[in-house]
Amino acid sequence: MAVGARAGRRSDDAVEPPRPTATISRVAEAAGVSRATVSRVMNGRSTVAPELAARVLAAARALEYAPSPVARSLALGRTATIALIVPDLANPMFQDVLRGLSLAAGLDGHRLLVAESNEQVEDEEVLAVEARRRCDGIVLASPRLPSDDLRRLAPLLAPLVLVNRELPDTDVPSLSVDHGAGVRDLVSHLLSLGHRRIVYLAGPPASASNRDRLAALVNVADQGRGFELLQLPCGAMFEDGHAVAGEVVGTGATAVVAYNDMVAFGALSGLHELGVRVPEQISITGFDDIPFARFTTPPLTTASVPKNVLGREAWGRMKALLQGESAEQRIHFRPRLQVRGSTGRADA
Amino acid sequence: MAVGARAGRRSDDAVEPPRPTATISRVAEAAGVSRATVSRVMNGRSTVAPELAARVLAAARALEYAPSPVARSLALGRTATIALIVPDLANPMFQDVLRGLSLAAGLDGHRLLVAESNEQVEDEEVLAVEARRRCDGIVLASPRLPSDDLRRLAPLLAPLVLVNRELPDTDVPSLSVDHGAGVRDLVSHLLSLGHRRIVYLAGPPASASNRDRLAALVNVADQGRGFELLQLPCGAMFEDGHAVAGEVVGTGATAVVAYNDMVAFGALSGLHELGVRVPEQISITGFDDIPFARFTTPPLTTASVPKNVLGREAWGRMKALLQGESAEQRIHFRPRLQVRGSTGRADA
DNA sequence: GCTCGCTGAGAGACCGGTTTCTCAAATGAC
DNA sequence: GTCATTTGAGAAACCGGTCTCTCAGCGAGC
Repeated sequence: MAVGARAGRRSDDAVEPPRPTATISRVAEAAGVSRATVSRVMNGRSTVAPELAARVLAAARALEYAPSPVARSLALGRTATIALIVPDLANPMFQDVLRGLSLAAGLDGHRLLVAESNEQVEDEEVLAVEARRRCDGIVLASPRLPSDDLRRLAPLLAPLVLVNRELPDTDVPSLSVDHGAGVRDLVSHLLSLGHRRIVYLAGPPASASNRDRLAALVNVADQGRGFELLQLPCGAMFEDGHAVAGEVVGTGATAVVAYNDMVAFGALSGLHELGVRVPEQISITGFDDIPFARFTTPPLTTASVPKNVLGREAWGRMKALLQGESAEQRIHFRPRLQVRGSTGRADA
Repeated sequence: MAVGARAGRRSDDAVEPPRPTATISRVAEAAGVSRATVSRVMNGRSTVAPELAARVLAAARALEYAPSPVARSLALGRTATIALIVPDLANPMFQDVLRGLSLAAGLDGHRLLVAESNEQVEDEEVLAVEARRRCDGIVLASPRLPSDDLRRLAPLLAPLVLVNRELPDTDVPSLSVDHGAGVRDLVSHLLSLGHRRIVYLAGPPASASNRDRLAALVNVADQGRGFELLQLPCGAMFEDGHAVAGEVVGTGATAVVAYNDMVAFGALSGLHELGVRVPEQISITGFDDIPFARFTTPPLTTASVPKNVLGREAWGRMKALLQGESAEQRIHFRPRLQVRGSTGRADA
């Protein structure tokens, strides 16, 4: 009679032994050695007489023994797990970071715990602290927490790695994107196509990346490279870009630099509905290079942010920290200019 | 002088005590009670004299004590964590399942471990078994493992919940999509618009969902509802749909039922390049309703699969299993017909 | 006033590993 | 052949909790 919840086939010869998951004690007993010896054999620690080792391994195999990760975690003080906290799992940006991190950590035998803060600042802190206790380290992607809170939390969360956010005056490694360089590349591209009147569709005012991009734009414009920079308040979503299409036409600009790809998509769609042809009448650029940027009509010229590299490199830093090394701080990744069909000559 | 790796400000008054993370023993000592009592107070178990409880809580607060999740996991035999194994984190389908699951499990105080098998069948088994040992249960999304292997593994992985995959003759709960119903809705919609010549862009032959969709199509066609069903081998990616656009035009069909949204996007793009107008000349439908389906030009009519509901309900089943209850098996979710701009009257 | 029963809290076993400490046996040196 | 040194393996402490068992102390009942 099976003891477990689920009975197998109802035949008497197949009485599955309850098999209460093999423990190191059972293996030790079966092999006639001490638990310490089993542990040594399983971990290849110290030396064990070949004959004994063979007996232990045979017993382990027979009992289908595998050491309990939980017990090891407690004894060793490490879980071989790290946590990733993201504000919004639906954001393609974070999805790619998640992928890169998961892949890289997995190759080094580490598991990944994910938690979503749903853009709730207060949840972020609780989640991170809670997660840290069951993991060896924390990766915070675009944390919304104020810097002061983050600075206060940093020692508690260490080893800590930041993605898409910096924390000056600390030794917390951060991986972020050089928005300024990306914007400069986009503008240079547009200038080389002959555009002289460019409108920026601004992101959320509170967004640090929006400030970075705008500052870079203003900076380039001030360098006297002979073009006029306009600005329209917009947002971060498709709908924002869509809504502002009419105004874009009104500005008489020949090129649009959108805050991000989503806004660019919205603008593209809005302009299409207004009968404005892209790129013949107006050129459009995005930022991020989310997967779908390749698939719009026309495909989107954008600054390609190496998001999976961000995730991968975040693991690199984390790994260093876990090994007690210090990790380089403040790495910036320069986006790659990805020219596609949404930009063309100003005089086309 | 600070003992930890990172020294704080270099001032003598701020000698942070090493603070070796408070344990239950320290709290017990500080409060002058036994460890058992601290445990009772922290968990609200049994009754403790109010005066003692207050003393314990004060000591806990003073020491910033929080019980170690790892130690609790070992003692209690549960981790309050479940694992999600997906073949491909980049697939929007799995992203939404991840979100739904993460959110629902989080609300019940459970954490989520994610692992990606990268479509490698052999990795899938190893990952799942390994993950199961550090978690209380496993959710497998679209597992690629053959049913026999899955059946063999099921007792090992239990509690186990399947998403987008069924396992007949077992008591493993599964959440899946009623592809047939979705296809029937799409066809009914197209028929009501007057289409009488419909071409199906087939997915990968090995895909079970492709077989389901095709079978439903053939079934509807055989019911004599007065339309002609054509078929083109295609694939699952944007490029597949894009490549087949010319052939679509060649068939003379007035409507396209694509295997999924990605293929529909590809076809949309290909037809656009050929100067064929959608929906005026040809109507197109997708399947899945991935986030970007709303944002194409024109927006895509599709069968909206409630992917986050899949994730949410997967947690529902898992929760039941964790509580020792039995969970309903084989739940099917009927996609919702989402009519957008990519379909129109046949005679337009 | 004494016993019975209940309540509250401590002692200690346990979860399943790792690791230090200890000691017996084997090896090597002289 | 004897003693010092190395090697191999067991005993036991430990990681940080939970929980059963036990018992002291108290109020109720006769």
